[in-house]
Amino acid sequence: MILIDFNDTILPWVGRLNLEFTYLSNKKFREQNINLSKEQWIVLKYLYQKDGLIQNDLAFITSRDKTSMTRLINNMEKNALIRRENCEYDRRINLIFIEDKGRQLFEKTLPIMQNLIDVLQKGIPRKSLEQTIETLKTLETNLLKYTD
Amino acid sequence: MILIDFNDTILPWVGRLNLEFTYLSNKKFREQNINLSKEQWIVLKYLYQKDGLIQNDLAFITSRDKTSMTRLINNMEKNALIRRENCEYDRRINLIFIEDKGRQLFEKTLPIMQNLIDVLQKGIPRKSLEQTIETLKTLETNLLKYTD
DNA sequence: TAACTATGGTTGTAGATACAACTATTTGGT
DNA sequence: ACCAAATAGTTGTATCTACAACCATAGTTA
Repeated sequence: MILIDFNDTILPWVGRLNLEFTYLSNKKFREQNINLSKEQWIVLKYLYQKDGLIQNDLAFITSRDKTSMTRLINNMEKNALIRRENCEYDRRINLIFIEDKGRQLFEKTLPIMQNLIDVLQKGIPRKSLEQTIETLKTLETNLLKYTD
Repeated sequence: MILIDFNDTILPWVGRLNLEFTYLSNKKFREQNINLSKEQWIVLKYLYQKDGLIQNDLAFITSRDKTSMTRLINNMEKNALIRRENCEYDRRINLIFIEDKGRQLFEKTLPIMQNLIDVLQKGIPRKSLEQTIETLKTLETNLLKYTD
């Protein structure tokens, strides 16, 4: 049985890089006694930019299952970073709002994340970054097209 | 507070792509009544290429915590895909061997994974793929250097 | 209007991940 | 030879993820 070398494909790099970055960001937060996961940070980022998002939309834009988002939001609500609010015109919908504590935490953690990204992308020419992002976009498009 | 556009960095793409690919590969397996996760498949791949790896080395080469590998191997052993074996010359060590069932399952799933990767990388020039992998390698090097 | 369908969300269950704390074994230094 | 440090692995606990099944509400169609 002939094996292709998976290290010549993009897949394993994406998987490992994701694990390693999750690990590192959680560690950086912990070192400053910040109780926040990378995933929670992403939710804060979206809400900080646009408050009152629909729970399901949050799941969609972060490529998560709605049940994952339910649990993620449970944990964040338990920690008073955000709150659920019933939508008036459609009672099925939860609108998600960022709380002061969440806003402050995001402002505190944003520089940490930016620094992490700077460190990560250090020494990589802007041109290479742009090309890489373009390739990743294409990969995602291919993938989503095939998922249907 | 000024927000950099994180979509201009590589991070969010890696995170989403990882989620989406995990989702897709698990789905493809399930559609063929194959009870195997993407993560278990990776372990099978390594053992298929080189049997009898040390458990801790498996954790390292897959960028996982050793406790994660303990649980991953528990699940795979429960399903008779692999087995633990005590090392003779160092009784702390577990050697991990692939079982016939695991070998057969890997041979059955390899074409599925190869096809998935082909579909994913479709339309992307070889040159772009190579450049992207180079960039991802650099990212990982930067990250691991910073993690210490 | 009634029945069917689609949508938003939760719960049960289970795998994956990892930190903290622990046991067992080996290695190394005195 | 002994004791401290390093190494391999497990367990308790917690978060993240998602499928299956479900409830409630809204939209659509007969």
